[in-house]
Amino acid sequence: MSDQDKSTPSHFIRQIIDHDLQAGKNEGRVHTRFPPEPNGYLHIGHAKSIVLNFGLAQDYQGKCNLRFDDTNPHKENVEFVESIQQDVRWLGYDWEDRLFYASDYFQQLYDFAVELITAGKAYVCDLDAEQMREYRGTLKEPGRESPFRSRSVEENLDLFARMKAGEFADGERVLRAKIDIASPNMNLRDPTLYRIRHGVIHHQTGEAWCIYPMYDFTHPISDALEGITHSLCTLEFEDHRPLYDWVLDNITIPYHPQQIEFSRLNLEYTVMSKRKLTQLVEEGFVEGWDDPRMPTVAGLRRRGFTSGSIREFCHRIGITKSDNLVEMGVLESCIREDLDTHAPRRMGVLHPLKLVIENYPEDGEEWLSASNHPKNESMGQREIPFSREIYIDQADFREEANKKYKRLVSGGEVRLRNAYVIKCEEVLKNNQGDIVELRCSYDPETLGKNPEGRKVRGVIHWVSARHGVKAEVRLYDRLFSQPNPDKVTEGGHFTDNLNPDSLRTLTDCYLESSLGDASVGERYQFEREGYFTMDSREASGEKPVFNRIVTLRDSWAKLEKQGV
RNA sequence: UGGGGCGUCGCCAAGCGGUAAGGCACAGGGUUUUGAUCCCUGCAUGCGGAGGUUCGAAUCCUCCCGCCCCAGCCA
Repeated sequence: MSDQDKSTPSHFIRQIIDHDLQAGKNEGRVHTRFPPEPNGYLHIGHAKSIVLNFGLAQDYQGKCNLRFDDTNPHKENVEFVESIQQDVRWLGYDWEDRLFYASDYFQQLYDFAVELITAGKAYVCDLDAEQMREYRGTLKEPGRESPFRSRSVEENLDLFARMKAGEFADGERVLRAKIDIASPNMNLRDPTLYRIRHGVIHHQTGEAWCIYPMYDFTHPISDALEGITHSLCTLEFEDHRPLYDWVLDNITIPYHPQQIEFSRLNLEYTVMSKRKLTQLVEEGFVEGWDDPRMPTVAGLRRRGFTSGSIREFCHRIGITKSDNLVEMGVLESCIREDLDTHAPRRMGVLHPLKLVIENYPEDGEEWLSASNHPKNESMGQREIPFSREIYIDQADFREEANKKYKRLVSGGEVRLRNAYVIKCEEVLKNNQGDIVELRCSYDPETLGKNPEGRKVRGVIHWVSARHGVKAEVRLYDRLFSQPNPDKVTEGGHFTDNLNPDSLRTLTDCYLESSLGDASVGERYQFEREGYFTMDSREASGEKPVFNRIVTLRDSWAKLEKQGV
C-alpha cells in the first residue's frame, strides 16, 4: 500500500516532530493515536486524521494506536466500534496489538482522581447543572466559587467513594477540578471531571461503573498511559490544552504528551458533523450510514472509491490550522486519477435507443476484440458480440446539429467504438413524435481501419441488443445543492438544502455481455460515461445494479452549457 | 482590550528576512477509434489593510479590519 502512495508533503506538525527528534525528545520515539468516540460511522474528516496519525507513525518508524474514547456510554454502541475498525483497516492501516479503550483505564482514572482530591485539587460539588452554569459566569464575566469548593479532603474522599458506590442519583453530584473559577479560559473554571450515570450498560464495562470520567480528564491520562508522544486533535480543542497540561502536571504520571491542533476538513456540498450525519440516517434522508451519497468511509467505499484515492485526497488537502472548505473537484480528481490507470474499459448504454443495421445479416453475429485499456496492453483484450440490432445512447443521436456535434445525425456517419462506421439512413418515430428507432447501414471495410476518402470524427459506444445484459444503474450527484449546507435562511434547516436529484435510478440500461459476471469490488470505466462498480448491497438480486462512482471529465457538456 | 486561533491565486497549500513552489479548477493548443487520458502553454509586480524597521519584508515591529472556536454533568 504505502509504496504506491506518493510521498507526503511536509506540514507544521512534521516540523514540530523533526525538531523534537533533533532535540532528542521522547527518546527518539514517535507514537500517535487515533481516538474516535464510537458514536457513529467514520467520515472523510476522520480519514484525514487517520491518514495523518497512522501516516506519521509509518514515516517515522513509530507507532499509532487505535483507541476508542468511550467515556459517554449513552451514545455509543458495538456496531460503531466494529464499523470503525473495519473502516480504519480498509483505509490501509494496522494498529497491530494496540487496540485500546479509554474504558480500559477506568480504575486508573479513578485512582488519579483520588490523588487529585487528596492533594486538595479536586472536590465534589452538589450544584445541579443549571446552578453550575450560573456560577461559571459568562464569556466576559468571571465565575463565582461553588459553595462546595472548600470541602475538606476527607469529606471529598468520602463523597467521591459514595458516588462510585452508587449512593447518589444522576446529576446529584459531580467531581470538579479546583483550578481557577475566574479564568478567562472557560475550560479552567473548575471543570467537571466525573459525572454519575445510572442505568446505562456500557458496551465494554457493562454495569461495573456508575460514574464516568469526562473527556478532558480521560484524554491526557489515556495518552500518557500509552506513551503517546504527539497527541493530534482538531482546532476546537485548542482552548482545552491548558487543562490537558494541568491534569498531567497535577498527578503522578511519567509521560506528558504534547497536544497539537490542526483544522478539521470541510467539503463542499456535504456535511461533516456527526450530529447531522446521524440525523440524515435516522430521519431517512439517506439509506443508511453507507449510502453512496454519504461522506462516510462506508458510503465512499460502497460508492466505489478506492482507499488509495482517499489517502491521496488527504495528502492533497494538507494539514494546517486555517479554516477550509475544500471543493469536491479535488476528491473527484483523486478517484479519476486512480481509476483512469486501473479500471478496465467496458461499454454500457444508459439511455438506450434501438438501432438496426439494415445491411447486416439478420442472424449475423461476430465477436470483436477490444482493449481493456487504451494504454496498458498488459490489461489484455476482451471479445464483444456485434449483431444487427444494437443500442446506442439517446444523447448520441440528433436529427440535426451544428458541426460542433460530432456524434450521429440523420444522414451522417459515426464510428461505433471498437467496431464499424455506420450511417444513419432513417429515423423512426412514434405518434408523439419521439424517436424510437434508427435504421442504419454499416461499412464492412471500416473494422480496425479508417474509411477511405472521408473523415468520420465521432465515436460512440453501443451494446448488442441480443447479447446485452440488462442492468440498473444509479447515478449520484452531490447530497446538497449548496456548497455550504449549513448556510440557511432565517429559521431554516440544513436539510432544506438537500439536493432532490442526488440519486437518479436508471432501470433499463444495457451493458456489454462481459459485465454479466462482474463481481463486487471491481471497478470499470464505461467508456464516455464514467466509472462504475457493482453495488455491494444489491449484489444478490436477479438484475445487476451498478453505482456510478464519478463521471469522466466532460468538456463537451461545458461547451453545451455555454450554448455552442 | 474576556480568552484562544486563523487570514498567500476561484479552492487547497508551500514559504520561516534575499526578491511568490505545487495540486485542483480555469483558458488556449497538440495527439487520440473514449468530446476521456496524455502532452505543451498561460494563470498572484502580489501575500487582509495602513504605517514602520532594513540595502532588501509574505516573512520582523505597530495599529487597524475580517473570519472561526469557547459559557455540556458531549467528544
